[in-house]
Amino acid sequence: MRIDGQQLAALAAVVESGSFDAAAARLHVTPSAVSQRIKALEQRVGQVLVVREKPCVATPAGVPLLRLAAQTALLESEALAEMGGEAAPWTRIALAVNADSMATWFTTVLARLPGVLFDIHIEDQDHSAQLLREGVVMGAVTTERRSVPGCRVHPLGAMRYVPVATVDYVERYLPHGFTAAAAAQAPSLAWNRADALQDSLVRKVFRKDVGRPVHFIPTAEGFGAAVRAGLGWGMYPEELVEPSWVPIAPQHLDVPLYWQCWKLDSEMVSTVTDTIRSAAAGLRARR
DNA sequence: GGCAGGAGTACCCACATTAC
DNA sequence: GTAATGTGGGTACTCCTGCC
Repeated sequence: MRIDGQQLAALAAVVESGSFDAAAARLHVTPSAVSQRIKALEQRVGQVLVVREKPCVATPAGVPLLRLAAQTALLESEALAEMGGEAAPWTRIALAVNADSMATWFTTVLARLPGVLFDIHIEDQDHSAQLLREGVVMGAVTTERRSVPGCRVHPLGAMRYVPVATVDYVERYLPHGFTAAAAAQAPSLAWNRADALQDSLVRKVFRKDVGRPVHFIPTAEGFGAAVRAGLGWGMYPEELVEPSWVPIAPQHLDVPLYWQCWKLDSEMVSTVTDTIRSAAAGLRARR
């Protein structure tokens, strides 16, 4: 079965822009033409590919075609560049990165890829996998080692997290040390309800779960500000710990990171992969 | 064959009207 | 005063027809 490139582009435009009208404007055709391309593609594959709602979203059958559309667009631009044809002076690449990597080692990646316009998505691992499946991003720095279909996985090393708080916080809540009784009363921080780093540290220290009050702070800046304000203790990337903070326990956690990217014979994918692996060389070796 | 343009249809939303 | 219902306008998509 052959898939028409223009029909693929129409599918991608509809899902990315959220409506047939916006997709038509983007592709410089009428909404009627977009509707006909989508319908023809759906008839060709025998499945509904777009849920007609606000905004339009891809059906599960449409997801692999979206990824194919993104990969086709990348290969097309590389081929044009190789021919010395109408290649754009800038190449836009979309990546998903977890927030702590973005705040630390990943910044060097941005400086090592000239001629690239970045579209960075700060996402948790679940959403990163979804963006990869849909072809929204060409690669993701994630804590998930299981590969997304159609993607390769490269281990990058591990980020070390340490449990920290301010001196005032420790004097107020942990004057006799980080005991189980004190931990049950001392407020801690977490990004959100899925953030298990603090729970993991507690289990590592006490060999059991300890219920405790938790503040949910869902941004990197807010999390740091909350530690700084003495709101609670939290697991923080070792290299971002401020001099005035103190560890509340000697234990730490090493979180392995992985680079997942399209399994594609593309110079851009290879270049980005090499750059990211090089930038991640400073991470701790996985044990 | 593919596209544009017009007509038809469905849906949503805001507002007005009516009943209780 | 409040809830239910009706109405009109706007938006979005599909289908049909004619043109290139």
